[in-house]
Amino acid sequence: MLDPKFIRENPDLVRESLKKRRDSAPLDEILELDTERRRKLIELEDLRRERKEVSRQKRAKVEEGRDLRVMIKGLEDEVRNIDEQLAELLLQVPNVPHPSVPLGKDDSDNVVVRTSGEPKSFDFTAKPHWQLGEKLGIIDFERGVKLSGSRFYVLEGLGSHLQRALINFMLDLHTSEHGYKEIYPPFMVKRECMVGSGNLPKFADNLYHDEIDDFWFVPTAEVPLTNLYRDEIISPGILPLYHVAYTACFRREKMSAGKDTRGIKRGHQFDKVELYKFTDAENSNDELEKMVSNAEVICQRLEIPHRVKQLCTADLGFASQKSYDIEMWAPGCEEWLEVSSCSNCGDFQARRANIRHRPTPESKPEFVHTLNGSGLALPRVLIAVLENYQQPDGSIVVPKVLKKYVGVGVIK
RNA sequence: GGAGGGAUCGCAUAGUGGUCUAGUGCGGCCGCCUGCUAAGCGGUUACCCUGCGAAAGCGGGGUCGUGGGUUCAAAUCCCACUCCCUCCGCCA
Repeated sequence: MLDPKFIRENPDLVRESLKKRRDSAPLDEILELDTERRRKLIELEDLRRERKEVSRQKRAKVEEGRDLRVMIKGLEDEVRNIDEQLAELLLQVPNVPHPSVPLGKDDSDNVVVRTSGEPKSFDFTAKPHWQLGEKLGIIDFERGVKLSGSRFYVLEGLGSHLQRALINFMLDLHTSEHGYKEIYPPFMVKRECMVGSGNLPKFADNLYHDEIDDFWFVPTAEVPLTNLYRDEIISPGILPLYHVAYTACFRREKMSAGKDTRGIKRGHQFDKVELYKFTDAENSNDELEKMVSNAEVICQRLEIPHRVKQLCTADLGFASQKSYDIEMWAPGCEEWLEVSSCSNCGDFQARRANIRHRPTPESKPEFVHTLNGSGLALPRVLIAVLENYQQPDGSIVVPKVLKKYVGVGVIK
C-alpha cells in the first residue's frame, strides 16, 4: 500500500507511475475521498472535544451531551464508511516503480541484464522432461491426474529423491554461505496475512481457501515470511534480516488456464525455496542485487545456462518497485524457464503489514523495506536438470553438487 | 468438541462508571553524585490520525486484545469475536 500522505502530496507522480504500469487504479476517487475524510474528521474531533468539556461538568448539561452523542455517532459512522472505502481503494494501487526500472509496454520489453553459461549442444535430439521423466519412471502424470486432476503429477523414486536433494542443496547453500536463517513457516495462513503481503483482496482468484476456518493456502513462502513481523517494531541493530524457507506453494492458476499444461512447469502445487529480506530504506536496492546473485549461485553450481532479466514497468509485480527474473535454459522444451523472481517491494508490504523498525533507540519507527526472491522454484529447476543432463539413452547424469544428496551418479 | 480462567504503557502489576490527563515497580534513556562499578538521587519513557508550519515544534482527536452497544461520561457495564492458559475428549 502506498502512503495516503504520499499520494496526497505527489498525485502526479502516482498518476505517472500508474500509466507506466498500465494500471487503472482509481486515483482520483482516492484523492476526493481523502479530502472528504479529513474535512469530516476535523468536524468530528471538534465535537469530541466539546463532549469532553460537557461531560466534565457531570450532570449539569445532560441535554447538551445527549445531542452531542447523536451528532458524534453520526459523524463517526460517516468517517468509518469513508475509511473503509478508502482502504479498499488504496489496496488496489500498485507500488511505484523505482526510477531505474526500464519503461515498457509488456514482458517483451524486459531487459536481459546478463547471460551465463553456453546452452549445451547435443549430438542427438534433446527430449523434453515429460518424456524423460515418464520413461525413467520418476514422473507419473496419469496417476497425478487420477489423484487430483489436471496440473498434478506424482514424483517417484529418484525423481522424488532428486527434488528433495535440490531442496536440501539450496537450503544448505543459502544458510551456510549466504547468511540466511532457515524458517519453517505454516503453509496455511489467516486472511490478514494475505492482505499484508498484497495477495488479497486483489488476487483472491489465484488462491486456495478453506471456507470453514478461513485458512488461506500460501501461494509462496513470501506470504508467511512477510507476516513474521507483522504489527511489530523491530529494535535497533537487528536489520538486515535474511530468511530462507522451503514451502509447498499452492496456486489456482485460473489466469493461465490452458497454458503450459504439458509437463511439470506449471502445477497447482509446487515446492520452492524462498529468500526473504527485511532491510532499511537506504540499502534495499543493494540488497536486491545481492539477493539476485545469491539465487544465481544455485544455477552456477548446478552448471545450468541461465540469464538474468530486469522487468520493465508494465511487467512489474503489484507490490514490487524493482524486479529481476532468473531464467534457466531448458534444451528439451526449448525455452527459458523462469526459476526465480527477485523483487524489492520497498515499504509497500511493510506498510500493509505494519512492519517497522527503529534505526536508533531515539528515533521514530520507520517502515522497513522487504525483498523476496525464489532461490529457486523446484519443478522448473528439476526440468532444467533433467533436460540439460540427459544422455542419448534417456538417462540423467546427476549434477556434481547433488551427488552427495542423491547418492547415485546417474538416473536410469 | 466440552468446562473454567485470562488479555492494561518494553516486562510485571494496580485500577469495577467521573480527580485515569491510566498509578506503581522493574528495565531503558538523560543528568547528578561518586577512585571504578554498584547503590542512591532527579528527570524522562508508546503508537496512530489530524490542523498550522519550510522545519524544529505547537495544538486537537484516538488507542487498556478486536469490533459493536449502553451512558452526559466507559479500562471499568452489556453483546459478539480473536488469541492465550488449565482440565477433559480426540489425534500424527
